[in-house]
Amino acid sequence: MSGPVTIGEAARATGVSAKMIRYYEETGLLPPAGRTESGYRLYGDEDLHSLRFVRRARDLGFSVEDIAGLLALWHDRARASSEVKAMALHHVADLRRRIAELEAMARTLASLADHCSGDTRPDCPILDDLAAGPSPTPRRPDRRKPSPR
Amino acid sequence: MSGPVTIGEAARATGVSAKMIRYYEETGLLPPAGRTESGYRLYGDEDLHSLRFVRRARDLGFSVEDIAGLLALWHDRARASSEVKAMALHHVADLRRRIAELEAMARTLASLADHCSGDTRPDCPILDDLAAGPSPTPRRPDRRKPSPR
DNA sequence: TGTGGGGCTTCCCATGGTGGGAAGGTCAAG
DNA sequence: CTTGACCTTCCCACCATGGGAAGCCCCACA
Repeated sequence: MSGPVTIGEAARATGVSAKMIRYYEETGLLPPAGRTESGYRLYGDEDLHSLRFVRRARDLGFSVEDIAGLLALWHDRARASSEVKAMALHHVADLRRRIAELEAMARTLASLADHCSGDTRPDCPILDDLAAGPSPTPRRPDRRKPSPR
Repeated sequence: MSGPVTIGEAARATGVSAKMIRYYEETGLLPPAGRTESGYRLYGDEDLHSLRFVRRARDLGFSVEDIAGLLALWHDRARASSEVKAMALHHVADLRRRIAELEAMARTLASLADHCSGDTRPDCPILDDLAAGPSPTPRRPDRRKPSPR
């Protein structure tokens, strides 16, 4: 039951760096912290709670902007859970989309690497593909000949 | 057939924006383009080829820094394909790591949303979790079809 | 030959989160 | 009172990208 703590202790206690705590305050995600007479920021239990909330939401990949919305809902005791659920599901969809993109890259690249001997010879389908463009899609009408210049 | 083209045409032809073409030149990824007497940049076939190479590598998620390495290997006729393959596989590993992170987020969030009624009541396990922090035991939401409930 | 519009140049600014670091004030222990 | 750990603000950097302003340049058309 210690009283309010300084920013460093708040950082240690919540896993949010002091830099980021100030940043969140500056950008309005969190309300301005209280101050000592000499200007030190002070954080009470509720502030620490908020910081942990933000930390957790960041860990789940929410943008700071989205977290502002989540915080508002968190503080609104009359909120409808459907709103929160909608945000969560929207974010899940977003994550899945990004995952699909990365997976497409990884698949393509792994397949290219699979066809690459990986020895001391210079032949390399990976570079060939990079130079020629995507293989699955028929490459664009190449008006030029692969001129040996 | 057609001689060197201006930056706008190069952009259209390669899918790399004029902005980015200048940026790549500025940062040394690509050599300075030729210029007309009045200062316009000019791009020949080989330059366009390089631009497409960069574009393709970006599409596969390589960082600009990595692409510098790939370009160097591309231009080195004596390169060993093992070097290229190593870079590719390293990048694949990186992609897989990021995918795993995003998947963990999506899984957690989807499971939270699954337990949320999503109606007009304010009760919401999603916010509860955000407020309370990660579940103490990293419980594995079963990956199979959720049992009918 | 003049003019209009579109393309080119450079330069600066912003994004999103995060870290680094300098210059200077504050606090507590010795 | 000194020392060292902490705090403050302010500026800079990252990465890759886009926006936009101010000012040339080039071409086609009248």
